[in-house]
Amino acid sequence: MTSLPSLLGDIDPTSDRAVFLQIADHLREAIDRGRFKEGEKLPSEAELVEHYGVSRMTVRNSFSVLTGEGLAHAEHGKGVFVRPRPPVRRLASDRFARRHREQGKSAFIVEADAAGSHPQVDSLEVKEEKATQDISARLGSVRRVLARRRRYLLDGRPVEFATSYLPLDIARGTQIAEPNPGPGGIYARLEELGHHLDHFEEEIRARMPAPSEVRTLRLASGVPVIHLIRTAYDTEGRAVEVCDTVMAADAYVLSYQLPAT
Amino acid sequence: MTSLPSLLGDIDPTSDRAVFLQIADHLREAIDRGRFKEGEKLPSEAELVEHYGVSRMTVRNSFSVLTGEGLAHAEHGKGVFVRPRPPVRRLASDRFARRHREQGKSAFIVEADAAGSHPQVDSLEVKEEKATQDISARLGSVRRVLARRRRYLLDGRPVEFATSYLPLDIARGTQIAEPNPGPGGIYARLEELGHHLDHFEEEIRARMPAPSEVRTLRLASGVPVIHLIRTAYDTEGRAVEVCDTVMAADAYVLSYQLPAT
DNA sequence: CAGGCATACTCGTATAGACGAGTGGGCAAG
DNA sequence: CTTGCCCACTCGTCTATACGAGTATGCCTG
Repeated sequence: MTSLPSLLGDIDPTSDRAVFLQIADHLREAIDRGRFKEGEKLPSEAELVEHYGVSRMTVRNSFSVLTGEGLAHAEHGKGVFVRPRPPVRRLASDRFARRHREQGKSAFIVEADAAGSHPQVDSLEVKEEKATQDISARLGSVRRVLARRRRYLLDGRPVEFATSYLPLDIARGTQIAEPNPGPGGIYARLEELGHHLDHFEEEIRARMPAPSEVRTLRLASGVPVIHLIRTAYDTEGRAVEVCDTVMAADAYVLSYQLPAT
Repeated sequence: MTSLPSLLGDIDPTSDRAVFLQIADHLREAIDRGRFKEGEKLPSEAELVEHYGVSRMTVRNSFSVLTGEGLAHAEHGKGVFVRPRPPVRRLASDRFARRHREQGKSAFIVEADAAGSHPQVDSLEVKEEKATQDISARLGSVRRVLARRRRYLLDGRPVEFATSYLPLDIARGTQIAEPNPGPGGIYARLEELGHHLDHFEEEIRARMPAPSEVRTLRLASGVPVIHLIRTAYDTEGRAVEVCDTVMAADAYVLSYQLPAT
């Protein structure tokens, strides 16, 4: 193995940059230059303590900078590793186009199969509940809604958690209220019920996850979430569904095609 | 002031949840419930040390959890404060529609003025440079490009940093290569030059910022960035511009309108 | 040979103390 | 009254130490 000094350099005691930041800089630069590759183990705390001649807390402070940036992650009992960039799922803006609903399976399953990954959908929950203020506003002042919650996994890793909200007068008693909405998903059912879809509106935010989201998506530290809220409108201009989706940001690229007119 | 005990409760020594996480939980819950409002000062480290009977590093550890989540931020010499949610800028998917180019001022300025904020654009840089591999691939194997860099500020706060790349054979010697591209921006110039725009493609990612981005956008810790890469295509299917934009995620909501067909 | 245990190495949590530096209020000198 | 200094309070950085808990390896025992 290459010696640490040649990989990492030394602390500059004259610099007014904090020691732990200098160490973080060294490590970050080494990672950026490929001296440490994805998934590879970084020097242990003890090794860095000896190399730099600082206390262990200082080294840990440096690591916490890197993990906060999403560059590294610690594994108890093993070491600190360069965080590998997971394969990303591309969400195209035409993923809800009518032609895609013809196929029996859901878009998520079809696409993942095509990409050679193993898709799963779990923690189905379908129930009626009180609409939050936000959902109510988006759906046009409804009081109670049907909520369909599900979590999507790719090769065993949770990547997305989504909840669809539908007005009760549309969904109650239909197949939409069943755990399995049938081929083409709920959008196909909505159209069969006479709610012809006209357009979608998607709102996108990015933020750090709440603790519950960290658990549900098993997020590593330093990984933000993409929060997408999609509202589906029928040809009469009525909002017929709101879908609230939280995605692990390191697993997604969203892609939109827009006319220039 | 309400006493700390009533606001925050106590450590559960039988729990196997780490003490600093329990303290973080207490503070987070108090913030969520509105016991501490936006911009308000949290109890000082010393106060929490006394209240919980733990060491200062443990309290600091708790704070670092909250700042990592983007819920709080520390100000040296003053205290730790609940991070206020800044006003967000809404980017509509039709913001580059032809009709918006008629007006003289740039979209950013017009929109910000309308929202009552004070917009600024700075650090103009326009120069020819070698295309990165990625940019070259997106523009169709060009070697050198014209790069237009600028930073956008709202009420003095940097919120966005953008670079437009254009093939030299299109941009060289035109007003596009000037610092001020004129009314309607470079898209208006491209159309005047005969490159009629057909559609845009936008790719969206979210991630934690690199250190240089933290500096450029003066990002608080716990704030991710939205990385948007837009490619503009003309009616002949040629990519005529790639715009690479990094936005402070807490300042933006992206909004897209999609046909359901 | 197989299973289990000891051990060494890893990171996780917590303590106690020291000094530095930014902030703001009050007091004293001009 | 104004200026300037001091001080108290704040967070920032760093050291040194201790113990706990997860992991991997190799040896020892049965």
